Amino acid sequence: MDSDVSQATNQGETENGYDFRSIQDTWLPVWDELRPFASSNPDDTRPRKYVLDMFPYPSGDLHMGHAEAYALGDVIARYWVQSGFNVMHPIGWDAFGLPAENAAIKRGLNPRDWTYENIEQQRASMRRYACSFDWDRVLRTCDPEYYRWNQWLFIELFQRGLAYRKGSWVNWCPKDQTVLANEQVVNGLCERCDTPVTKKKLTQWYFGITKYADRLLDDLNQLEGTWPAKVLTMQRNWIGRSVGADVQFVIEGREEPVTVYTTRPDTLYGATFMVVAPDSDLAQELANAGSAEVQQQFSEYLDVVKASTEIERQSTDHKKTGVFLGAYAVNPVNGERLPIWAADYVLAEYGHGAIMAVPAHDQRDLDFALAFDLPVRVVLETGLPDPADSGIAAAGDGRLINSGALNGHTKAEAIPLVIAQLEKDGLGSAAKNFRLRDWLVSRQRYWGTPIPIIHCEACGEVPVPADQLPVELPEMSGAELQPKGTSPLGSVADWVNVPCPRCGAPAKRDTDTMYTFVDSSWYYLRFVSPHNSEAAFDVAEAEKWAPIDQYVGGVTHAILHLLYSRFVTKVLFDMGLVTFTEPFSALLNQGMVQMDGSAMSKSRVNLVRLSDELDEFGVDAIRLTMAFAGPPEDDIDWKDVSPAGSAKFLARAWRLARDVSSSPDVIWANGDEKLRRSTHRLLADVPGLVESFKFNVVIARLMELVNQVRRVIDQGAGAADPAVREATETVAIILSLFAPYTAEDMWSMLGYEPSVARAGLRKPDHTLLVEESVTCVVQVNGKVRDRLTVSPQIGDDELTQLALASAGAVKAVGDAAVKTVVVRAPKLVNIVVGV
RNA sequence: GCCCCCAUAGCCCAACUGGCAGAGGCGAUCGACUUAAAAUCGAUUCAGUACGAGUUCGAAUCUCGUUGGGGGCACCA
Repeated sequence: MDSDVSQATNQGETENGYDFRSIQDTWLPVWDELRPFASSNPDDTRPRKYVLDMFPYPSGDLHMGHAEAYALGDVIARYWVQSGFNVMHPIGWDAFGLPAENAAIKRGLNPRDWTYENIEQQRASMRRYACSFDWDRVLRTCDPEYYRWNQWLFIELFQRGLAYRKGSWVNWCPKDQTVLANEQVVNGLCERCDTPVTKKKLTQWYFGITKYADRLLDDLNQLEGTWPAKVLTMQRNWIGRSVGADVQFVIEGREEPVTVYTTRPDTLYGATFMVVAPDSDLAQELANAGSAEVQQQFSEYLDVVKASTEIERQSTDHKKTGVFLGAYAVNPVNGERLPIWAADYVLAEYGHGAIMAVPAHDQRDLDFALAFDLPVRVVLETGLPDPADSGIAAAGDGRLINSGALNGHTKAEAIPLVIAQLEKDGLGSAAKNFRLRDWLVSRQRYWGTPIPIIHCEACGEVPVPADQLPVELPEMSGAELQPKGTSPLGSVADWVNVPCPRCGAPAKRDTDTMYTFVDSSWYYLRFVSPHNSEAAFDVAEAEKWAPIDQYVGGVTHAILHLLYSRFVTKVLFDMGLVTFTEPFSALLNQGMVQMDGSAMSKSRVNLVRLSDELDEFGVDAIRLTMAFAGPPEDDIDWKDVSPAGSAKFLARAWRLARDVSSSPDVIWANGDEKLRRSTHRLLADVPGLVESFKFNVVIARLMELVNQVRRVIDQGAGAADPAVREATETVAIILSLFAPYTAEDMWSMLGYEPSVARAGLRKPDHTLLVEESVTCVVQVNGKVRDRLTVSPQIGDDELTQLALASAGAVKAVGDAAVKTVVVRAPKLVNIVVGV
């Protein structure tokens, strides 16, 4: 026997037996033929699952980050297929956007050429990477068949008052020559190119996402437990709801009172001045009404404010600046005159762009008051030192003083009392505010969805009629696309000039294009009926598939994309087109792939090239490495993992199938009981492990089983043992989640038809899971002193007797008195003795 | 400044949510096979869970504090 085994082993040694290249070449065309992941068969009776990976931007070939994301998403999709579901796992391309346009300018091309070339390359790479995508459902957002429905969505929002134009100060990237959404400004820098962002007053299109702020916040509770807690927190922070009161202040010499928002109406008696945002209309108006000197000072100040960058403005140690506007407000509760200042620490876009300043109890107001020598009045006895002396605002709680009828109340008591009084007097009301701003969706660039609005002098903003959609992009390329601050589309006269759809008079198309996050805000719905030419999506198909059972993607989109999709979904719900209010029932964030601690993202230099790794180790080894590296949400440092080790394991697993297939198919043994037990224990554990995303543990367990099978083949029953075959088949099926090529080849060697992807996870035999004996730990005062082998059904009393009599326990207890015995049958007994 | 998460062997990571700290991998060392090397196979090595208290019969796990690392928000009234 020895000689036989070693000979067989020797044979495999020559070329290691396992050749990933030939395995890949064998099975890829077979799968292309077989289409094991097609999901559109109307006769399919399997229950449905919708698994979606965030679609890629086609910037060149796939990189390590894609490889990780798609390997992990694939584990989930393949798992549900193996569990008997009809899984929709589609893929598409987020194909509009600036990189294509910049590349086109450089090379004198139309962005389309660059984009479709990259898509083709990525598509080929994904196929080779064995992603279990349904290739019948592919979409590209730059196809007119897709963006037509972007335009439809825009018009629907427009007609509901949720898409509107307004002029305001917007973030502007001087390098990209386009506006930026609030969300695209990171620490005062353009998220894309790190250029300091400036402000510009422009008329732009917005989506009214703030109208949905409450629902966007409250519905996050539905996602508790199925979304990463981190993402929920980020969304909540971003929406930033605060509650307080609106209070009306009469302005001397002005008809209309000014409303301010405060979270601390209890400190109303402590207001000693008022501040308005310098870039607000109110500030301008009050300054204009002032003396020539006031006007002069204000105008100079406004220039300084406008010139400052977001970084300067946002920095924490930014010194308080401002000018007195020469005007006074009247405190509604005590009639005091409050001087009105303009200062840039008050934001025009938040609340009402004006505040009541309570320097004693608000640090920002205190800093300002001390800088400009304004009075500080304490109205809450907090026991803290006088803010005017200490320079630290008294933030704590206490009893109100200097506050008329409110004296003696605590902060919590006073707030509702003040609000009630204000409401009674018609001077204010309870109010809430959000950090979230409306979503700026227009961009002054070419490669995006044209905004389907025609501007007519007589009729105003007129939506393009449905039968004229899509409004297609005109042909433009190279230098024509050079950013110049206004949309390149404006220079195409015969595209811009059209008759007004309503009155027929000469009119002009809107020349801006939509921000690409509009495209991705609803793409998940397009997948349910990607070829539908009648509607954005088929409502019945959406009902069947959506919402998404499992969404997989990077935490980089934790705010933007997810918030926008959630918003659009709620709008579609209100329109009656979908029956759910949250698009992504569960979310998995995979980490990033790094090299020596530095990120390998799209914009950075790729320190490790995916194609090199695939050539060296094969698709399966790379996929396995990604899944085995650790919990999916952790970052992977490529220097810490071993694709060579993965390849070694795959070869080991593969050789099991080879050994089994080359053994005479004679049943001469009853099967190794221990091996069967291990096999079925794994089968029992896999669903729980996969569903809690412990892919690394599944792989560790597979390795364990493979090692055990190897031992049984070499040292025990041999390769013909039915338990060995059973274990090897189980390995092939579970391995197919991670290493589809190797698994398919094993499956074939074991005598089955492809595809192993549809073989189905086997049900564990529960009779094999019952242990005939277990080890019971005997502790004395919490320290392990002995071990007993007992029946799992053993009773407490019997176990206690056995434990007390065990040699280790007797020795440890000595002649001390036993106080109590804690029994957790059948695993543990703890004997507590007196000291 | 405020809020959240994390810390287990030389390294990456497990530990049935309070019950024997080790499943798996990498690395290292030794051995088998080989003329030799690679590959393969086998074996061995290694921490008492960042630190300090507390709760408990019992703590990696729960509580509090400290240190270190990561993340979010940040002049949002």
